[in-house]
Amino acid sequence: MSGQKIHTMEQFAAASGISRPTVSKYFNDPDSVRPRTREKIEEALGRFNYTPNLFAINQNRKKTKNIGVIVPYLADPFFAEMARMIERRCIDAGYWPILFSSHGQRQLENNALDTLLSLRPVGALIAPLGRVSDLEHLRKFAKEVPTVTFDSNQEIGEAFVGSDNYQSIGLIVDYLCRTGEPPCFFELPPVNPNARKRTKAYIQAMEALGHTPQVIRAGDQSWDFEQTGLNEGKRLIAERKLPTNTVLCSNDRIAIGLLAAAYQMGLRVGAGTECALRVAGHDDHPWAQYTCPPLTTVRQDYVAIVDRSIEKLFEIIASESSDDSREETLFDGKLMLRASA
Amino acid sequence: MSGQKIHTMEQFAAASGISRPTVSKYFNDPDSVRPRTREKIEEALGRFNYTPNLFAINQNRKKTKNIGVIVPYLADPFFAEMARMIERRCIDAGYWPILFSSHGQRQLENNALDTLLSLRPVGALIAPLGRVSDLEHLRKFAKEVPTVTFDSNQEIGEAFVGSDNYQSIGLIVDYLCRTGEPPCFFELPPVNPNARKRTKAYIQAMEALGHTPQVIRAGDQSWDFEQTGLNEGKRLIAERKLPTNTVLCSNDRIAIGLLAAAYQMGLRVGAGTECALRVAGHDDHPWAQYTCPPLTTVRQDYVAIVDRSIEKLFEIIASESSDDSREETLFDGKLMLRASA
DNA sequence: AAATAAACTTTACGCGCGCAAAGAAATTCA
DNA sequence: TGAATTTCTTTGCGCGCGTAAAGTTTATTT
Repeated sequence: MSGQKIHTMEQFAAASGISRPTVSKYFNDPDSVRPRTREKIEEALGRFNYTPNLFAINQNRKKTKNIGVIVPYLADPFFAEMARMIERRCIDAGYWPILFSSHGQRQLENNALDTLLSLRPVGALIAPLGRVSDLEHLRKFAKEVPTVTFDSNQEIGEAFVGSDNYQSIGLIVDYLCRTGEPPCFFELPPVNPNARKRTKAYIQAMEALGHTPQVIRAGDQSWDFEQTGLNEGKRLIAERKLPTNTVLCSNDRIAIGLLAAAYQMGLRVGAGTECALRVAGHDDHPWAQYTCPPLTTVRQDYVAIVDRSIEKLFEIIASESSDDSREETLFDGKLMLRASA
Repeated sequence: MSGQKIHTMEQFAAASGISRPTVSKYFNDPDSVRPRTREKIEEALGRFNYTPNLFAINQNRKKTKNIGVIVPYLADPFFAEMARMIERRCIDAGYWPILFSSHGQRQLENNALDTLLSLRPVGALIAPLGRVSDLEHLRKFAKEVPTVTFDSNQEIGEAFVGSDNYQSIGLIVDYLCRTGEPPCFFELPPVNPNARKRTKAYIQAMEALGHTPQVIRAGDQSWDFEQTGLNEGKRLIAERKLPTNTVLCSNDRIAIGLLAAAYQMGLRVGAGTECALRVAGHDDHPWAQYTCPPLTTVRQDYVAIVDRSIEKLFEIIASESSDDSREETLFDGKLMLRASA
């Protein structure tokens, strides 16, 4: 690398013997310049390590290449994994994903929206917090930038992509009823619409099969689901308040807590007759396969959800038309039979 | 909100009846303007929802407010949690954190570094991938922007903050030897320097106590540690190749896999005499408390690590002096006694 | 070989804001 | 009340790049 520092495209253009507009063209699409020109630029790129200033770029572009991504809770591997896939897709498509986590807090979700707004993104992919979301704030945001929501449907933005909770819950309720005692339902703290929908779906599925639904409510509103599952689970087991020997948990993280509770209380969990309890979850969390016993659950097709979300967002960005038709896409879940139920 | 759209500070200044430079001053520090002026601006802010263009801001500032944050693997709740704390601290200090995950891949780490560079950050907080890191690339980056590394020490940047593996491993080896059979060591795939250091620390600690160290090597180089723990664990148990009835795992995620393996193979894990195996981990992973049985481990003081990293970075940014003295800070681990050992 | 097309260079403007200087207005102090 | 101080306004430059227009060179076609 040569001595003097290259800081602007002007300097770099001079150093490479190419005019600035052409260099600019190169950075926007290396294939858009003649091979020999490209060579010369890339040769210079080897000598000096120059990177165009992203702020100057984005200030001048008609449209930025930014795509905002907001997830409710990044410490949840489920969202971390989705975020990873989204980032990949965006980068591959030439966009620049900017990731925010609301960390379960309304204030942080609002902050993320504001910061995002000041980055003038061409689009946004948002999994809203849900119940604690500031819907007014979200709506205001979605009015300014094309938005696709996923995971949690708040009727915001131009499209929603998620799972069909009625189908997936129906699937596992059906399985559990077929193979043993009908399940009670360990409800998620109602932090988002999915929680409510799953409860409803459970009740509906049970009634359709002629069973009496029994819902266990967890009091608090924390996103620390494992803790809820563990504490509540221990209490229920100790007080013998579990209404049935089969528990369907509103999501896997609660199930992870409940499995720990059962273990600590000496209750054997599994499908076999020698077991005292059956536990099932929902989502197929990355760690569902490492629980003891491995967790039977319904897999959310998050690959499809991510793909469809991105696809839809790109469509909207390309069309530029903000027709008011809101599209909702729901994907089916898939039974993941393991040892816990 | 009024009709016409406000897009520039000029327009907003006109609408609020204040001059643009003063409005600019307000946005940089609301307290720097007279109370009555502030009122007028905030009143206008209520009528129009104007946000200064972040790109224009950062292009013109002598120094941006950006702080780059790169973690090796965001889907690991350990790093997700640290990232969350770092973000918080940065925002509170008036900086704008930009988070990247290398997702375990050299290419992505390099991409993150390049993108970061083009954002002209005033500083960076980096947990390098480790073995697969492109050290040359990292060094180049650190030459241009003040960098503090954490978690994995690659002798890059102006400071490193991490855990004292010799102390922490010594602590748990000592505990395990005192309370039962001396442990063998389930080595992490050597993805980063911590992995190697911990192995060395284990050997050293065992020898100091007069025991023969026995290291189990896991073949692959994946970041999917639980899978490694599970697969390798099952194989070792099936082939009766576990050299001792006590296994110290290089980190908790491996231990989680090993616990699952033991469970699936019908091996009872715990400290009691009725148990066939003792398993201990390292890190105090957020989920270590939900394993079956709950995992005995050494807690990394990641609050201290984050605090010190941030503090150090702010110092460097403030001083602007790039004295070549590299500072390394190591924090002690703390024994977390649970049921698994 | 000439004619057409593609890629290039030169020139010039504008993006939205930070920032600096000089003077005017408002506030504080003696 | 006047002087000193603070805060404001006006004016104007510059950041680093995208982008457009017009003219020039190079590559491709017939």
